[in-house]
Amino acid sequence: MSRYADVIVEISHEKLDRTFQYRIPEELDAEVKLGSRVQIPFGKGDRKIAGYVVGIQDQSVIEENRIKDIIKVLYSEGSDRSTYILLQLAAWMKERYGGTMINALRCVLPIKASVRKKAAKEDIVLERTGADGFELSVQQKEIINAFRSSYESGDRTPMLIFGVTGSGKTQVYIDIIDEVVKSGKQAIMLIPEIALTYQTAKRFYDRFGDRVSYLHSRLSKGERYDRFMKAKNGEIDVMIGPRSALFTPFPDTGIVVMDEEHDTSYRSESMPKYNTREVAEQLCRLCGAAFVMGSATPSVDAFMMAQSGKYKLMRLPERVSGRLPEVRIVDMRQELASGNRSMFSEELKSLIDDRLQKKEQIMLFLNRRGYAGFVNCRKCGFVYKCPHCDVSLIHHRNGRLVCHYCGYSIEMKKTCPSCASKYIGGMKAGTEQVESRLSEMFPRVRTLRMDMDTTRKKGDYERILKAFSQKKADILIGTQMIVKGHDFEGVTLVGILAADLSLYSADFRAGERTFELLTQAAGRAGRAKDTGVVVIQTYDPENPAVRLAATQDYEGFYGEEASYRELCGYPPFMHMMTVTVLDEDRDAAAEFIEKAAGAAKMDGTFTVGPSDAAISKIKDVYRKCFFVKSPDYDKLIIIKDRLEKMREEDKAFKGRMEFDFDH
DNA sequence: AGCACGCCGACT
DNA sequence: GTCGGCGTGCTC
Repeated sequence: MSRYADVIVEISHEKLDRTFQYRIPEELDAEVKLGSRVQIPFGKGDRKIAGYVVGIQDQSVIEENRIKDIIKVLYSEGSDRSTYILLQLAAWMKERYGGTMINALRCVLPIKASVRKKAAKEDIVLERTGADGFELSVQQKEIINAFRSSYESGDRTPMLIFGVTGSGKTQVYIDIIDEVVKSGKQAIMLIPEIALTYQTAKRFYDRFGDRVSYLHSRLSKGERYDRFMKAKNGEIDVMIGPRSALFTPFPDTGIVVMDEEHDTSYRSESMPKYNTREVAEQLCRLCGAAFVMGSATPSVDAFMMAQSGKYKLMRLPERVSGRLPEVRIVDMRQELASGNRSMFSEELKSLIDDRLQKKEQIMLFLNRRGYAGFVNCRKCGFVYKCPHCDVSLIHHRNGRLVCHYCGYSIEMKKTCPSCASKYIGGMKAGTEQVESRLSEMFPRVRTLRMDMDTTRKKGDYERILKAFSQKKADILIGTQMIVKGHDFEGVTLVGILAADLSLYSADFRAGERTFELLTQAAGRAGRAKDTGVVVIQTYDPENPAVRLAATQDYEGFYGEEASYRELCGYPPFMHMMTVTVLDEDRDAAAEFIEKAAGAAKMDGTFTVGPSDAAISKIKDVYRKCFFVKSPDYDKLIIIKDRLEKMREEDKAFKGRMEFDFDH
């Protein structure tokens, strides 16, 4: 008597987002398991496609003669606890973030690469250094003890460690994980996407030796899969990596630690658009594992959980080195009024000069997202924009203006296309321009630049940081990627060139992002014994995100931000669904979004919009959106279903509709 | 998504 | 007469 498999087919479409039942041939019975990837005939032409087995039944639910046989097993890692938990996690993610089950499964289950290479050798050279023995602070010990006693008592309330930069969180993580590993379970250590895996991994290697493995974005699929299988086979105890490391198929995950909890790389940008903190919490619930987060600037969402008692808040208030940097705010409007038109304020210039003379190191930080390199006319305000995508064109070295979305490029003219004035030029605010201005001002300065352009190749990132820590340069110039948790003892000056750029994005988290960025950047100064100085250049010194970052007052900022979110009905006070309509025909998009927004109205929900999306056109496809907010998530789902039905029935509408959730 | 079935226009 | 348009409907 053969058995039947419930299969999710490898086609991402709402209409096919359910299980199909297939017969398991006798000869495959031992091989087909929960989570197995199988090949099946599908549709009229019996075309061969892949699918995942998400259930196994003894009886069929439809007539025998309609059921086809599984062709073969593509791969099967064995039905075990980890597969079972990951399948449940996928179902939960589909429910919470929308999208299809197959997308959730692809995200969660290990993907076997088609080409099998020889096992990758670990690229961290293991040196047992034995340099493990520095004394823990009283606060560090308190947290470790608090964790131990709650862990042993079975208390699984998530713990948020609120600790300033440099307060020794990594050491706490290592000791906490050690506790869990000693109890025979495994640990997942999450770190932000572009954080230096090397530094973290190195410290874990010192404690756990070859029982540690790690993931990063440059690993091939084969290498990634091999490391997951090592975890599954019990060859390692600790997996370190970015958000995808959360899906490590350990036999018995005992703890998930999430460093820099606030980091935006923990939000997935593609389907399913999940929030790693929430998924980690759910995974821990399913595994009975402990969940520990840490940040110097927790997300408003996480800190609110702590305030309401859903998370246990632990403070790590002291810097190991004991001192906080001195922060000075410079109003760039006044600089301009007094005749300084350069990107460096007089104060920053003289501090750079001073540090160069003292042979101390400097970090200059420029948040260039959506800003640097755009070209405008200082006379009429004309801005070069991409004719296909609604974004500014970016000025490149070769003199061309390039669209960073679609690659469209044109020659830059000497005069303004709109008013013919010659006052047209780049904003000179890219890292490259910072570098060239510095060498004009200080001809003998040695600089290093770190941004998307200089970190293209494997190892670039590590090489630049290593060179800087070996004092091969005086100044490190970089984008957001330099602010994330790198310790440079020689740095005594941090300059933030344009603090408020990130405030201008059309996103309710813009303030939170700016505060984080500024606080983290400021935290780079004075890690050594010397007192560091941080200069924040801004056009908006009164903005709470800027003002409170300068005094490193997280809780002050949290208070302001939380009341703003509550007042405006944003997450975490309400669930929010963003509905985006995409169409090549602008009028059709406008017409449909109006209709959709009208149909989305419901008691107990609020709609905002419709309006143009933050980027109103990409590759000639117009994007319009509106928001639906509600304290009741189920209502958003009802609206989503209603809108999907509406789109199906509207034969005139040829575009697409997308749904995003924020909780 | 993809593939087949199906019922109306201009072609060897 | 038939080749082919893409509307509609189904997939274990």
